[in-house]
Amino acid sequence: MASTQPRRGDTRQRIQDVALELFTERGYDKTSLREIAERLEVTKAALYYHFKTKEDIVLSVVEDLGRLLDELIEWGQAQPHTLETKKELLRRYSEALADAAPVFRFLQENQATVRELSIGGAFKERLVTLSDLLRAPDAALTDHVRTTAAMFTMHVGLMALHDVEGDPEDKRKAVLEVALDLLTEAHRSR
Amino acid sequence: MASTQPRRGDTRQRIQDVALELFTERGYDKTSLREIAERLEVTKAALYYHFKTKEDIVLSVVEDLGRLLDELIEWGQAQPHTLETKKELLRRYSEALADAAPVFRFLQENQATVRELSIGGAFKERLVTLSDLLRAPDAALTDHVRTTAAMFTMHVGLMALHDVEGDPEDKRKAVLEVALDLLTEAHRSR
Amino acid sequence: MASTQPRRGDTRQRIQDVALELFTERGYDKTSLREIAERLEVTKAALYYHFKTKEDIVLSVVEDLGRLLDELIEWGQAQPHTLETKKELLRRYSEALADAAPVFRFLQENQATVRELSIGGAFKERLVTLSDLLRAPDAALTDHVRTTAAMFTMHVGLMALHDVEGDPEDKRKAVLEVALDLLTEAHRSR
Amino acid sequence: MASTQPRRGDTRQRIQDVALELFTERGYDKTSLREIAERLEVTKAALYYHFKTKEDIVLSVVEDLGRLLDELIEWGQAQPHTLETKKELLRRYSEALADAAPVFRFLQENQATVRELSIGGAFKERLVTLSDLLRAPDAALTDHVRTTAAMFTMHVGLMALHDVEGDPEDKRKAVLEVALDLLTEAHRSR
DNA sequence: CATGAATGAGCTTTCATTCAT
DNA sequence: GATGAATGAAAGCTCATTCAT
Repeated sequence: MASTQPRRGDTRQRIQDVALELFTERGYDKTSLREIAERLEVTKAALYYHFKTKEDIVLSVVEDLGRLLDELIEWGQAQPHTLETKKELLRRYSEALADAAPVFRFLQENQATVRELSIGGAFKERLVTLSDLLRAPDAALTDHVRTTAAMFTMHVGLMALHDVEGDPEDKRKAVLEVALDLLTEAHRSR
Repeated sequence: MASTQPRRGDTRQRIQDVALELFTERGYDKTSLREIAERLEVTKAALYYHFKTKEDIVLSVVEDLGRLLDELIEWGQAQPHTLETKKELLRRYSEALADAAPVFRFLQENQATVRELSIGGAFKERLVTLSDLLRAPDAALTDHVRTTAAMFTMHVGLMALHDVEGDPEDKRKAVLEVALDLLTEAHRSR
Repeated sequence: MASTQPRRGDTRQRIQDVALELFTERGYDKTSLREIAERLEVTKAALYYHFKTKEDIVLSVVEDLGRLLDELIEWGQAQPHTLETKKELLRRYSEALADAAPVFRFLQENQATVRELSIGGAFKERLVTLSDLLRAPDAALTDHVRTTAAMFTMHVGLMALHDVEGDPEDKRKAVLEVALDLLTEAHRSR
Repeated sequence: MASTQPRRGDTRQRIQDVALELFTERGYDKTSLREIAERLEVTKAALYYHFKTKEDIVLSVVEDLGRLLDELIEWGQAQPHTLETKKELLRRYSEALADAAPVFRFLQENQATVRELSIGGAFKERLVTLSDLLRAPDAALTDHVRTTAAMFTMHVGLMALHDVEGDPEDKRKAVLEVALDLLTEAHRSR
């Protein structure tokens, strides 16, 4: 149980953790497998025992967030398209983001790169679908902006407010409140 | 004067244009100087005649937007900190973004990479400064979020609404309207 | 075990050998890693598996001679500063040079380059220290020249007499004799 | 006559001076024409107005010393092969070296490189010829070493004693004295 | 007497990947 | 569950050189 001993069994997980950290910090392309291996004190070849390619590492890391979003979309589509549903969607999205914050940051900061990967469009599409669920199909352009802003405000909460002082949970709630306001406002003008 | 003839005198400009396009599309790191050179039908060495390094190309491309933001900040700081000033700040920011849209997209999509470059903090700092100008120093957390959202909504307008149908200028105005609403709302609760 | 089979385990050594040979023959700067790799029938990347940089190769090659000289200096400093000690110093230096002749030739013929490398001063300094050990601190200028000449005559023996006919060991002894004469002469006038 | 004005007419000479300085200091290969041009505040293309190639610059710089040596050899061959002639040869050689010291240093420190250039063997040959003139054809090996050492001691004077304190002219004379001693000694055992 | 613009060849270095052990 | 040794491809960059102006 000594933490200085070579852990065993968890190497796969440790690779994912270190990779995500480095990919976010220094960029996916700028991060070489050599760096990841060195930081873990294993050889590059060891990485290849656990993952088929570099891209595979990133896929595995991003997979959970993908599933989360899919579930959210599925849920949203199954509900009646009321304001209350939409509010609940935002609430759930907020929680999902909070949970998967590091992965989300990575995606945000490596958009150009990620687009070329096979995950590619997948995430963008999901965000569009999600955003569509918040909006009436016949919404005016301004309201379109409002619902979109509602969603993206939450990303901003993750990024721009990251180095603002204050309890993360407080910040999350403040962000959610503003997002809900935007959503409500978009609905009022119906 | 035929456009298929080797243009002269404009090579530097053409490098910047093609580079920005490729950097945005495929990512800064994934875009090699070979690709840029090939697309311009010159040799790599020609790029190095006009720019000292790859990073230099990106710096030169991003420079104008930097100046624009600095001017905006300077202006904002010279004005009385009234609601009207802040609204005008948003209006001007909106126009600046519209003008420099391609550069801005590049920065947005290559954040991780850009952070490592020497432009690095420069842009983030400017956005923070700008955002500070929109906010009362004693603003509640929710209002902090609102002013921040006001600014970032405009980025979203650039990105997420890019492939929504409609006249760009209409979209810009709709986005600006929502941003102004957020700003006003943040002020009401003073 | 056939010598035309790809040897294994000795690649590092083979790189050093070929590198030293080419560096001496055609100059460090003029010798590209491609040439070294080709002559070894491996890829350039293989060189980088064994050495971190081109400079590293040269450092590793030169290291042994450095140690030899350090030991010699240490020994010299531990002895009484008598004529006999100095003579023995020359004798030992002569042997060291004979052993490390190829490395020494390389250093001699690439002085300007080596100076810029990180070995830089190291060797020059050692020769100066060694030369100081041969000399009385209050020696007249002429005697200063004589002891210096004693040392450098040995280098000449290595270089200028290289293509003079005769048994190498005979030549070494003749050179040593002249050097010892110079040393003795320098002492007489004390 | 103001020294800050762009001198004219002497550009060729200035190129040679700067080139020799840089070639000696940082090595011929490591010194690029760009560096030379920059230091002279002209363009690379300007160098090509004055010299056909990089090698040409070095040839032009080294030419004078070559002629000097040729004259010395010619003179030596025309004299009777007496000890006095040989002594005078050394004296004249000493002066030639003192005059052409910078060029000589360059050759000394860039041997490997120079060998590949078209000057190549020329200088080595001349030194061998010169050295032969100092020696009786039937000299014993030890005396062969002594005459060779006599010559090379003078190079050492240029190099190793360069950063020893003292008047250069005094040093030159001390070196010459030792060299003459070596020569005389070589003759005595005839 | 010189420059501005460009090229072709080559350099050192790094990377993702492979595979026998 | 991993390593040691290597590869093929490509990257960013520099250099000597050319030539129209």
